[in-house]
Amino acid sequence: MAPRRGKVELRRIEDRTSRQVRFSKRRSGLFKKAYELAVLCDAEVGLLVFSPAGKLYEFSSVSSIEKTVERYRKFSNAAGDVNKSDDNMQKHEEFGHPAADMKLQEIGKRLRKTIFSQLNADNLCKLEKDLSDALQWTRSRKTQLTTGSLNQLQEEAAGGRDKTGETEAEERNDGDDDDDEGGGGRAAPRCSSRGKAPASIGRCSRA
Amino acid sequence: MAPRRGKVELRRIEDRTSRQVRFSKRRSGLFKKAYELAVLCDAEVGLLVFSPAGKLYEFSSVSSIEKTVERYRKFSNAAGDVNKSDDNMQKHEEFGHPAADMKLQEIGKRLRKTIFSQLNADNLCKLEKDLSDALQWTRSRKTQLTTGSLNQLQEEAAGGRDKTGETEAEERNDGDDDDDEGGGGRAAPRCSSRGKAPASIGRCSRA
DNA sequence: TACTAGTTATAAG
DNA sequence: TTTTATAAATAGT
Repeated sequence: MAPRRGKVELRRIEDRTSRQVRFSKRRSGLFKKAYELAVLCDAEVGLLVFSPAGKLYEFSSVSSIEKTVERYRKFSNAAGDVNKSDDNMQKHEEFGHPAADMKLQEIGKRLRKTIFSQLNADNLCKLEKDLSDALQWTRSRKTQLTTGSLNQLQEEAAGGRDKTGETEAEERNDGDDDDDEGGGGRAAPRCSSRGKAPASIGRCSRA
Repeated sequence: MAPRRGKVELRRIEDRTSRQVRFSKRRSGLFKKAYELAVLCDAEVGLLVFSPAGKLYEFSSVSSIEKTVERYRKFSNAAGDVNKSDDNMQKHEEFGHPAADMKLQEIGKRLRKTIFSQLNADNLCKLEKDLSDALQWTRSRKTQLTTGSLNQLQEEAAGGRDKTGETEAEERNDGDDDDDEGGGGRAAPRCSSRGKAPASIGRCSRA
């Protein structure tokens, strides 16, 4: 047996079969955790999961997930969309957008990791690319905000797709089981967002 | 220390303090799991959590959780809501309700407008600067590495190392960082830049 | 926040 | 599906 030879690498599993299996297992685990959180802590939890093949899986601690969604909307509206409501959250690198926030956190962690552990070519290259991507995204948004071209942002948000690398060799799929490719588009997070028109976005002290 | 004297009892934690603490921890864990599922299995995940106090925590692997909700509704309508929620998961009678009322109600722009919140000028500027700095640093190091001044780099790294015996002989660490999560369920997958690890530092696929 | 030590979650078989 | 060794999550300090 050679279970878990190392830490789980947080990146898309290339092997189709393996990805399917892991999806099933992790989905089960996730749902269980959601359930436990709801019961143990008396919380309201709503969870929606679409497999790569497009199958839907849902969990709700209340009558219907729609209920939670409604509450979410009311909450968002009421709180003036600043429903962060996170007391413990560090507002430092807070960006207000899931994808963007994540990017930042990841970058920060990776940077630290790179500094303190290994400075190899691979790490540096990846880091550079991510930074470059993030920078580009940031500047793009800044420009768009300044221009006030919110429409474009909304369009992007609606159908932002990525250029698929030439490497992705999709295999034929019989589609009989759980998940698989072929479903919707991938979840390559294209940071997109629309926001309140900022007061002004001049130039920042650039490095 | 008497950690976990027994198995976790699946029932509401009576002690407020304890419940609150566990909520924070488990919420973090749940969000992390959700994130991992999205990245590893290329799934679309939307998660909403309301603490007993009524605070909202959300996670979305895509631009907005609203997107997932919409997809959920369309899916339900189309497929006749015959989507099983939890297969492998043990059925908990009182929880895990499949969708019931699917009425493509007005999910119009008004609702979607409040999703993205703090995308303001200040945040963008700060972000841009941080990214720019990081990029500059990264490229600088890359150049030095290429030049062959490895010794210096390693000395630097060693000097700034943290005393937290992390001793993690990570062999091929890409972007597998995690943890953190101060409490704001905010995370999103990053663009999976699959591709063979660049052997040389020469060129990274730049954005 | 960080640590410790039983408990869980899981990647491979 | 069940087993197993190892990685993770996490309850209580």
